[in-house]
Amino acid sequence: MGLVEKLGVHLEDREQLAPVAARILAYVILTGKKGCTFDDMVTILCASKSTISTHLNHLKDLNKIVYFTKTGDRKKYFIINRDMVFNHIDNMVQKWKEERDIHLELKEYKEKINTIENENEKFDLTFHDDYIKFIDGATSSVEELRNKLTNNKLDI
Amino acid sequence: MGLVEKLGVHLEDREQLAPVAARILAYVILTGKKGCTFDDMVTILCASKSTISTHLNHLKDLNKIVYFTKTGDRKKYFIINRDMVFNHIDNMVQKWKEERDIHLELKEYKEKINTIENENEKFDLTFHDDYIKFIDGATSSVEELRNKLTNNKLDI
DNA sequence: CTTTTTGTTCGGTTTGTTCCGAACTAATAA
DNA sequence: TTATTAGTTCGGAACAAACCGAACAAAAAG
Repeated sequence: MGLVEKLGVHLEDREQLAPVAARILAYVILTGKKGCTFDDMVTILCASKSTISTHLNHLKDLNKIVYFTKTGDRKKYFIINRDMVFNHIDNMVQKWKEERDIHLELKEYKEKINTIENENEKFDLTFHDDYIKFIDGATSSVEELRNKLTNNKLDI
Repeated sequence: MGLVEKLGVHLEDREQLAPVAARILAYVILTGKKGCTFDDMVTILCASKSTISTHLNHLKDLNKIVYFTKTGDRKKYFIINRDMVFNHIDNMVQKWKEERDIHLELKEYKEKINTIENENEKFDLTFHDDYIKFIDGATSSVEELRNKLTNNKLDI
């Protein structure tokens, strides 16, 4: 399935995952509610059991996936964690917050340098203010999405 | 300078650079208009000439830095490229655009599957619509920043 | 009790990244 | 001409990441 590969490449970059880990996630997403099993992945993704095992546990640790079981069936059926989108949004907001802090710290440092530097070597600081304004805007915009999704009690 | 290391770690993650490359960029940013030279970096960042040379050229290829020269002085004085911020914003917008396309493609695929799947295994599609709305919102918000920066003909 | 199913764990190979030192070049200075 | 400055290029060492196979474990089935 070409879409698994395409989504895999995207997730590999966006979620910083190893190639096979990203493919697992993509396959789980595209399989949906019926869930997919360990053996499905070994077969379809053409990877060894150890590789699948490791990455599956890793994705479970990262709260990207969860599984359900069926009575009289030892297999685990993996589906994506509904919270994954929220976690993704929260990570995004968290990163922006860190970037905001860096900009504040840089601005503070540059202000200090500016007091001892001669006129034409001074730093310009409006950039940081604008960037912080952008981050605040983007953050509120993404939190609006978050609320909308909470109300829709979404499925993926 | 602790701030070089801190900003370096941040840039290493945000710009996907090798440790020394990120430190070079951080140092160049924090030095500002007066620029910094090849030897400055070798000394201050405690790295070999070859490492500095390689990463410096890489950063130049990525349009992150530029240099100016002084008459009667063979050294190059590196400063960050004013366009770096715009490139960063454009990359951000570009990534969102790609993510938007992926969501459209996923939605299309899921719609096709839904026509042949039984009721309780169907995919929910409202999530993709909401996500696309968010991307459109975030994109316009970041483009507003871009315009504001263009008008301020910023310095870093 | 033996076999099969459903995985996990460990050691090792392959592959890729990051950095360094040594040798080189090209321009200026002495 | 020779020496110095300012950098580049190449080969390889050291480390890290990604994956595999073989051996193992634990539970259910025969």
